[in-house]
Amino acid sequence: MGRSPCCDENGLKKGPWAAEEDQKLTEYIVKNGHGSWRTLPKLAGLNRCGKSCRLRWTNYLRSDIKRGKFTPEEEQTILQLHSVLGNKWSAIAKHLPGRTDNEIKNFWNTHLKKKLIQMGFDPMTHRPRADFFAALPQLIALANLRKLVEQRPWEDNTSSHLQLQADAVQAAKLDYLQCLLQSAAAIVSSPTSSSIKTIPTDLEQIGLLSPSQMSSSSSLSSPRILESINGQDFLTGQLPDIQIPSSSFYEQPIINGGNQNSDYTANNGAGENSTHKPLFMSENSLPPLADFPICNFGDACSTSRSDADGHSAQLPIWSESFYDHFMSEFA
DNA sequence: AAGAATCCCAACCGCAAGTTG
DNA sequence: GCAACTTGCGGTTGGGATTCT
Repeated sequence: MGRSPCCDENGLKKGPWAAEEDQKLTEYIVKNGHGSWRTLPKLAGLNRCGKSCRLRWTNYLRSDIKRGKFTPEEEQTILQLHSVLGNKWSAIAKHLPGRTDNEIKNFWNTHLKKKLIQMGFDPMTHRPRADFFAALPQLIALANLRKLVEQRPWEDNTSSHLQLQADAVQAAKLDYLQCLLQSAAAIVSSPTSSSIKTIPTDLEQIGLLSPSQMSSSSSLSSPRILESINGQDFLTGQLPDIQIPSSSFYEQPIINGGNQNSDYTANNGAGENSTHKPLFMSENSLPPLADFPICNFGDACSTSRSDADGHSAQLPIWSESFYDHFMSEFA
């Protein structure tokens, strides 16, 4: 199977397409279809190689191409499919009508990949990166230090220093807890993995859970842990609804992203806004996810979508504001 | 205002699978 | 079965646009 000689021929134009070339190509294909790409340029009167024509047509000129920013729904679909398919851009593109594989690939490389990395997830495996957690004590210390510096403690009295310091530590802990919640999501499909076992230990280490609380099992009852993370109105000493690693993990309530601009209202049990969004798609509502991805961040609100088989799935969300908060705290 | 840095994406490159004679 | 050719795909890059200093 030899390689295509393609654009090596002398005299063929390369680089950006002129409007006139676009017009020629479009007119020809609309009239005749593309037929053989190799012969098309001559027939269409273009001084380009067939490959270049094909790319121009499939990635830009086709009438069914949807341009503009990716919607939150599309973003979620890409994340979810990427966790299953990897860098199979053309396969992913088939699930996003009007989007080309090239466009999706670019979007992944310029946006989604970076987001995952910044959040401490491996963009290829969609799992938490070990180095992120290893660095956690330092990150907490940094967050703490930053708050202290901002408050210029040397001009303040001692008791408020201590209060600020405690607040800063608590804020960092809660950020970390958020991260752990997401981590739990990422590893749910392998509940026996070592990483899931580390979560209680981690919580314990940062003092969010006492050993006795941890030992009270997989059900960490708590009404309002993450209420209003952005503001300072979070409760201390209360715990989120985490039930790990139970078999019902697929249907856990988690941060309610129903209000795009809202604070991070965790499931509060009796609260009036305590809509329980499934943390994960039900087991049979998904394309065959081999490994559950981190597929929810960005400025989306909670949405339903249908997968390729028409199954509807509720997707959990991280709001943009949560993401910003998370990152700024650990920056 | 200007230069530097960064972002973004259209287009190219080259490999490999599929097709044809 | 084999070689030549075609097409599809994923990785990479160049340079214009935008943001930062």
